[in-house]
Amino acid sequence: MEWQQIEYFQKVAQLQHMTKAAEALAISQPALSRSIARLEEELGVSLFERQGRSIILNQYGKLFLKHADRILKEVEITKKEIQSLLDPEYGVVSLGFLHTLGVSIIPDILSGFQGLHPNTKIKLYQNNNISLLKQLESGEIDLCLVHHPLGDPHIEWEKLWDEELFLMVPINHPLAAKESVTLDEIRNEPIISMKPGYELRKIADKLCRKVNITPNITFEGEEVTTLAGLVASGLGVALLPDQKDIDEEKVKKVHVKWPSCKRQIGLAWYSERYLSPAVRRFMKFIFTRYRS
DNA sequence: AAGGCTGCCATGTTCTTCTA
DNA sequence: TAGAAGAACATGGCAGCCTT
Repeated sequence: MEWQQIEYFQKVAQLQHMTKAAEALAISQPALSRSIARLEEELGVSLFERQGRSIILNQYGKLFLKHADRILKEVEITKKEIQSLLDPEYGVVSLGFLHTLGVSIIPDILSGFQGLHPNTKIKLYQNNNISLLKQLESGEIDLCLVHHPLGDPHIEWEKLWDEELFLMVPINHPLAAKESVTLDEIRNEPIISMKPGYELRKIADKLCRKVNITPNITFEGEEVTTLAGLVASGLGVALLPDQKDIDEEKVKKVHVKWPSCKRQIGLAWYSERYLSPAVRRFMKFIFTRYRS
């Protein structure tokens, strides 16, 4: 069954006149007659009652018309939806970002972009680095703000800014009185860290190796907020990015003057996937505004 | 005379086979 | 293996026939 046959049938059914329908469709009457005959042959039933010159829709034709109308309408709606997705002004951007960015940079990005393009819809997905990269690979999200996605040749990544990592200590801890510390000062401290595999854990381990200390990890977690909560309870110290929901009455963030404790945040996208005009415009906005 | 159907033909597309 | 050639099939137009 051809798409065209359904359109032809709909026109004949609407006009119930083969010649007029052929004129409306800009084809010859015999061509239309044959097309309808082929459709009827495929369905195994006549769709029209032929009474002399007149062709009248029968019960099968009425049923088929009901579905044909729906099919054609659905296709029209789909075409419009696709067009709206392709239109940068009305498109959708699915953006993933790390938990730690949720209260800092994301509101700024949203207000900045939506101020310029109010009709572009932005869907937000908050997750950890590994999960975000999986979502990017599956096509669930178009872009994500993450650390460097090491090892995946299909993922493009461009650095935007450095995010400082602070030594988070309980408010009554001796180091809390200091404005800055060196990392080797936590040599004998119980350390609260992300679970192995997380990017923050890899960075923390690397920094510890750099200052020749073996971290005494007492607790492991998956969320920065959770780790900060454990610090607040006096269970240890942690190397974490700043986050607005950290309780400053119980946790003091201390600048690490040596070694430089930073992690790189960048924009990632899947290189082999089609990026809609709205997504490309969002990328341009991000790079223009946030690339350091 | 008007309108639908059928035979024949032209054209375009797809699939298969052959050849370099 | 890629490109060319031919076969098969689908579609649509013209002319003519049949029915009303």
